[in-house]
Amino acid sequence: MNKFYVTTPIYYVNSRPHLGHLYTTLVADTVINFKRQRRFDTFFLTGTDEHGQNIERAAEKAGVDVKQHVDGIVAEFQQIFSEFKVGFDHWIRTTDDYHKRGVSALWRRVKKNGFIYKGQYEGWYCVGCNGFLSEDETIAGPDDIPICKIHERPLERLAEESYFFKLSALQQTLLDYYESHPEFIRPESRRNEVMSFVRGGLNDLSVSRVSVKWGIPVPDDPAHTMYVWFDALSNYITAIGYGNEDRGGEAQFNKYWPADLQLVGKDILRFHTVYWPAFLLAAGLEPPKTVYAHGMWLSGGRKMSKSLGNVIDLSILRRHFTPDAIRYFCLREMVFGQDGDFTYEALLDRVNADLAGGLGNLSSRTLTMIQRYCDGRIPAPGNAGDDLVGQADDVRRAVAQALVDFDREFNLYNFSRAIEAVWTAIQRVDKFISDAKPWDLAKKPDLREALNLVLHTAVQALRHFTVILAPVLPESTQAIWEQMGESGQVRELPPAQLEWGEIPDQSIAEVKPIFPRLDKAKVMDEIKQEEEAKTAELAPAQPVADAPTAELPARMPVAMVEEPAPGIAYISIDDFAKVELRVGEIKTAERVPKADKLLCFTVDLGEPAPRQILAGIAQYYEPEKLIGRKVIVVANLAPRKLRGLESQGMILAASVGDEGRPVLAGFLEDVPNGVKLR
RNA sequence: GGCGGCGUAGCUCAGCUGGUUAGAGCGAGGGAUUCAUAACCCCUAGGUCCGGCGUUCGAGUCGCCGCGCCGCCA
Repeated sequence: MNKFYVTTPIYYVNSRPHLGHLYTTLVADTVINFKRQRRFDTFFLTGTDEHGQNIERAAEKAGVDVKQHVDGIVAEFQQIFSEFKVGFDHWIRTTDDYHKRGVSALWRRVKKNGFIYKGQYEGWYCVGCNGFLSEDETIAGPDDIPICKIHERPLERLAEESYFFKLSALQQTLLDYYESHPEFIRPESRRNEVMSFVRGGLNDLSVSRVSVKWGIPVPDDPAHTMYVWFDALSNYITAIGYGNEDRGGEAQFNKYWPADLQLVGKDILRFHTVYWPAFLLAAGLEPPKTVYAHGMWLSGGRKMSKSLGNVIDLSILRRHFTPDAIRYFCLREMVFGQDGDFTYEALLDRVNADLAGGLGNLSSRTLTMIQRYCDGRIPAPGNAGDDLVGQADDVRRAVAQALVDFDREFNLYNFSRAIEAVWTAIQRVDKFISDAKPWDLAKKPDLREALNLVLHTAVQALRHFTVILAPVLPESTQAIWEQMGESGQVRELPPAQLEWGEIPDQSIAEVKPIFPRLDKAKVMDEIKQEEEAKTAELAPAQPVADAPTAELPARMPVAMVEEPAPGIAYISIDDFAKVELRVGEIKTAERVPKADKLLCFTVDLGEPAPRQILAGIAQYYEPEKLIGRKVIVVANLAPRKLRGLESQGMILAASVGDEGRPVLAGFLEDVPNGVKLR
């Protein structure tokens, strides 16, 4: 029996589940449905990556035990995925004991093979973080000394003892592997990128830290903790028994490895196509067959970011759309491998045009006619005239073609094309029905045979579509299946076993719309309101949080949607000139009742009357100590009501760390009130 | 700065190794119909195929240059 092993990245528990996580997981689940339906022995792995300094710190901040902290987030992920009917076979956590044993075994083997050695790691060290920082955790500072994004202080050049992985020795091995395995990295464009990266030369990789504690200790040298990627990537083999018996041991491992498909976001492609195969080859193991880098969902053509307010909210999504609709959209709208645009409008259009108007309507009209003209019993094909028989044959061929095309494209992971192929056939059936006009045939008893042929053909086609689409629309195809009077699970019926022969003389069940048409304007209105309500909740933090928040980049960015990376979106000097910044002096300051973050100030901007300005800094500043302080105010910001109080400007503050701790901006010299900044 | 990709109808995109009047879906407009979820079916896009030069009997389709966008790397 053929096997198929698919993995998603394990999700880093430093963020709540979002669309990106959901997307990858839905794709994996759909692929697994497809393979399972075709009788592959499947295994679907997903899970969470729970080690690293970020996690340790977040737990500390929350004042809870680290394991307890991550347990909460893991539960949230599992909850979301279960709402979307994701049927993974195993959920791995890097904190699981068997995983630790497996990773240790892998480490030992790599070391035994001579690919790990001890050396000195030299890097930029942040005292505040108590650790070395990678380049994306720093910003450029004066004299080429980088600055920690979190603590905003210059880093120190330090060295510590570290284990190294001999990546440099594997450069040619990797290139040869890419060359001889064109399917290893997909899509093609990513393969080229990786190859050119590797051709550029590889350095040995530091794979342990003495400064990090929350992780897996290095075998025989517990002062060291394994590099997070060594730990995390190994999950794909420990979960199926590598180096441990809990997960089935060697037998299970030999059965499923190498993985057939490892889905990753393009942001973590290099880890999966350079480091990962290198670790495996060093251990004498085979790399996965395919690592597929998918794109990111944009929103309105731009990256989703909290500061742009264009993040697709999973709770809003769930409230208005079924899991099937969302899954369908994810696979149909995005060309797999490219970025896609996720908007509520587009989703509504897809639901209405494709699902309601296409598959749903076909099902509805076909079954209703059988109900009405045939007493609810599916008719055997009648002996009709040549012309009609010819057309019915055309339909049969179109449906057969759809199945062939769907399978071919799906096997290439061209999900949108695969789905399109089915809709081409759906249109063909719709046209067949419209041309044959069964409602006219039903009026003439002598055309009974023709009527039967038309309805039989239509329902045959519908039956095929239902089976073909079962992986993509698991719940709704089952509903159609049952309306057709079928029993059992449609997702378990291999399409190859479908025969266009006679359908057993069976009665259909009650006909109900499968995909109710959505009122676009109404739903959009509701969504807008919900989004506004959501932003209002966050409003108290707005006055200080509007400055571009440098979201703490995950040390292990196993995340699919790009978080609000600051990016460089240049503005012109004219754009800047629109912002009127002035020096102000805080005259009064008090807490706002019932708002634990908000302070209400009156600020003298050198104007006839002081302004009332609110800022969400109450958790970090004592109001009375701020009186008399000079601050920088955005003077021409549109007034805005917060907790019933009008804020006539915004006080600038730095937003530090991932919790956005505000630090007021000010001057070292004395400056008169009202002076403009430029 | 280096390497790679892209720029085709209002929108999203097909157009393989160059060859008849450049295509699809969505949206919009018109028509037909009533089995169906105002659904379905039919008709309608006169688009400098980013611009320029070139190769060729013939170029979205190849080459060079320019402009614009994007990705990877530095």
